Amino acid sequence: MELRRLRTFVAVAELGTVSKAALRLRITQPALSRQIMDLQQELRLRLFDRVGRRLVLTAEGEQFLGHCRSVLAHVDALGERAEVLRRGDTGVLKVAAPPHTIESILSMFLPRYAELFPNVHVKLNEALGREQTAMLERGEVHIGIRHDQGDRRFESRVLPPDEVLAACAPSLELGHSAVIDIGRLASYPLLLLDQGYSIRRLFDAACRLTDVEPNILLESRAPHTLLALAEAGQGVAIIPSLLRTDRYTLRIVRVTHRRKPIRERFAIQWDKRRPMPPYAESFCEALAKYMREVLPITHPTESKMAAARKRPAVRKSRTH
Amino acid sequence: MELRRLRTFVAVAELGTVSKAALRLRITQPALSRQIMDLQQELRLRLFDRVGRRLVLTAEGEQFLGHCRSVLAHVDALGERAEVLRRGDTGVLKVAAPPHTIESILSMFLPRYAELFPNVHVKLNEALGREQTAMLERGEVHIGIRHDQGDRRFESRVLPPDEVLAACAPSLELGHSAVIDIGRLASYPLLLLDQGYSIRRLFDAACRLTDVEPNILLESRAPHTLLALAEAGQGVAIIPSLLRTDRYTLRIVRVTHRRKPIRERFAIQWDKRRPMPPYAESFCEALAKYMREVLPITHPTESKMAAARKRPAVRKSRTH
DNA sequence: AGCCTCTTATGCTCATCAGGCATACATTGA
DNA sequence: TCAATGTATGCCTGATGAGCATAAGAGGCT
Repeated sequence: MELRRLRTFVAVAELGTVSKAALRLRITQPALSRQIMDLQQELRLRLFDRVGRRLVLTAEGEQFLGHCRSVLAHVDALGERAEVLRRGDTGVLKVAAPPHTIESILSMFLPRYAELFPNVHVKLNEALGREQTAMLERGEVHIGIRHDQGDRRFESRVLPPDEVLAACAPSLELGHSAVIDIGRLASYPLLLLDQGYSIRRLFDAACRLTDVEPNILLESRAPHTLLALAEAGQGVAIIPSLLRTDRYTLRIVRVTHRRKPIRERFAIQWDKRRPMPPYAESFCEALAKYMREVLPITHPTESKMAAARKRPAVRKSRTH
Repeated sequence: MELRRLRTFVAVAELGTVSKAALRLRITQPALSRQIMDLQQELRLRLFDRVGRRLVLTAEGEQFLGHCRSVLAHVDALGERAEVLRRGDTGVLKVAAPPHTIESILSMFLPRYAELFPNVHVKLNEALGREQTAMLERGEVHIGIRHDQGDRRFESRVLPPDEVLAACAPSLELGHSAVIDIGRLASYPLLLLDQGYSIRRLFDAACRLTDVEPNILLESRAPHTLLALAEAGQGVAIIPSLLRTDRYTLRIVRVTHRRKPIRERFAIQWDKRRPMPPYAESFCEALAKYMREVLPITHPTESKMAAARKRPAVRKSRTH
């Protein structure tokens, strides 16, 4: 079933004679005659009756003409689709991100982005660490929002860094400073995220460096479990600053190692071998801008009120 | 935009490598490689990224894949359509018929036919005489229901004959027989159909043969006008026996010439040069059968009651 | 009827192009 | 580093489709 033949058929049916169709299609009449014959043979269906010196459609031909027109319209539309895809402002963008990032950042960011780029359809995948790496490598997602661990397989776009915070009930005695050194945490029962979270691995690494043996009360995949327990005074939750804590009443302190905050680079990454779709560029741009505006989501408590005055919408909103 | 390329693209996208697609499509890998390259060049769009030894779809490629699948499905459906058309029990049948035939015959026949052949879609065209001939020749209709005038351009399928009747108010003095000779009609004011109706031309011819000069009160295209006037006692309507008169109170007599009814062959005709679609055969068959059952629609009055007892459904129905 | 015009059908030739083959090149895993 | 797997490319060939020339069919006009 060749499109050329179908187009020829349509032209002949419309113009009533092979000769006129030949003029329109800019090829010779014998070529067209043969195409029509071939098509009829292929379909095993008479499409035309010879009436005097004209060809008129048989009943079947008339039906078939309709179908042909529709198919050709679809094919032509294909060209236009390619045109649209080439422009690069339309498409599906598959994004992998850790659950808490989706909650704290993307839930607010996506509606804003959708307004700017209504033709980009973002598809989210919850994925962390190695699992996310695998998805990027298998090509299941276009970009991943993740801690940048210097993996050479990935191209990066830097985002504002994440850092390690400790959260506990206000009643808990944890010193009065906005910071706590990692060594001093050893004495508290700790509420940790599981090893899938790179903030956890970062914390573990810092513990090893300081030669601290942490007292682990709970290891969980669910950050909210930690927050709820911490609020209930059950221990100190070690969390990333990207986690939203505004629904809980907690005292937040920055965890330091040798007086410096424990930070990790945060980035959008993608497989080096797979260039991002063009519209992904705008996504990166917009997300970086947004994060610079709103980060850190969670501040050490002392600066909390000041920050709240600056960014009330993000800190107090309960709409998402 | 060649279908072969699209199919190749879909196969490669599905199987992940050109080599596997080559196995499935039974052509060599270099040929496929080239097809993919050509397609990308034609669309000016990267469809795949090389990732190690595999090809993975770009975001655009993924979008395009969806469109391709849909187009190919449509194309394949085209083959199935041809298959259905080849079977010959499905299609559109365009029929031309005189208005009164549509009213008296087809209005009852079509629902019945539609039950037998639900996949044949009948399209009616009201057309008479020369106009109908022109439609048949131009190929605008497949078959015409008409008086058979021996035209060599048409193939015929004979239907029960039509005949000339006279209709008048029961009060009018028109003799007591079920027949009236054409000569005796000259003295009455006549209500005639116009020259477009072949029954009118038949009547005129009979008049000339008998050397009768008819007294024409009205010449109309609308049979019902004649019937209404006749019922009101304004004259004698000359009508074909195919006309329904059951909504009027009329005395009906057969018009004769030399004691013989004035009849005309009635037939389904079609352009010799255009073979009928296969399903038209069944239409002819069914229509002929139906007409043998119900004709004549209008009988001379004397036999009316007897006939009514035989075919009450057709004669008394007012549902159409 | 005969001629002219318009149109389609067919035989032949030629050019184009797609596919096959051989092979180079790239990636991956042992 | 080698074997295995896969892709790209150069070259060749054969199938196919288009053009040309022409025959043949149909309609219209004188």
